[in-house]
Amino acid sequence: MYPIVALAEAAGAKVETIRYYERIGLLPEPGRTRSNYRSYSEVHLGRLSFIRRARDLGFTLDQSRELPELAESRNSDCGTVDVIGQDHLRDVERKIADLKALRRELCDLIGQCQKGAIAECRIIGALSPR
Amino acid sequence: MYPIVALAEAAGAKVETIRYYERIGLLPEPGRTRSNYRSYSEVHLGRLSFIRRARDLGFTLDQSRELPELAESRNSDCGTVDVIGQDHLRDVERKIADLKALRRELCDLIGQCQKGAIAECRIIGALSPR
DNA sequence: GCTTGACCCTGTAGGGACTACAGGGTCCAG
DNA sequence: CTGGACCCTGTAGTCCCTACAGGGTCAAGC
Repeated sequence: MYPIVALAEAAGAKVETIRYYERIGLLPEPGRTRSNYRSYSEVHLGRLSFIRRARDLGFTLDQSRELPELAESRNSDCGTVDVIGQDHLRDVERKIADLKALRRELCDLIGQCQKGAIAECRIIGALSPR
Repeated sequence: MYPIVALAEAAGAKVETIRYYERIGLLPEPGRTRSNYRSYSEVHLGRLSFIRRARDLGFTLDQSRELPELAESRNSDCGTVDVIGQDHLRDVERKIADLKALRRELCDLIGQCQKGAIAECRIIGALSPR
């Protein structure tokens, strides 16, 4: 049972963000103590961490909501889950490829810097039009 | 020389976003035709594509501005470039790791789905607190 | 038992990054 | 020479937080 600050720290979010997510129905309402303080469980921690990291990876809140629901939706038919899953998978693959290109340029830059010369800018090239 | 719609298509951005970036000084002002229409070069395309993709990867506009400047800044000393670069590198590594975990869960989900059974939800676990 | 400081609450307003009009000029194919 | 596709400059709205203001709760120490 986490109080709100503990949850915030554990999930890497701000207290205000947690309350905001609750307001828009993204996080289930937590239990309350006698004095009306929010009290969170491991389930809340898992969900909040997921959302924060998905957001950090450039997914929208709607996508962050959709991703876990995708696996939870035993009722929806497999074909739908499959199609949406493939979609997200392509998205993820693209992001990984872009990040790897960026990582390569950053490594080069740092490497050349340590040898005393500043690299010419090829960072823009790393994320160029497909 | 691209008109604004062509640039938007090539870079995967909306026309309004391009004008917004110009307004806040993120994109250099393009040339104009006699009739006052914006006219863009390859340089604009490179820069805009970079920003759009960096944004899609969860970087802020400030970071998207900083990344290329990092490599361009021959005047700033190597130590600074090195430190900032290492910082961004760690950030990028973390994102790659998170995305790989997410990819793994999506693959499993799709795989199990194709075998006819919906997987239990481990997607949230993929981006759990560190 | 009372204060003080860290924590919590519910608002509401502000900021970053777009996005969507409204109201109007340009340009060219038919 | 007109209809439709394109462009312009605003300004207002949306999404996703973030930062107060104004006030209650609680445990530790005097």
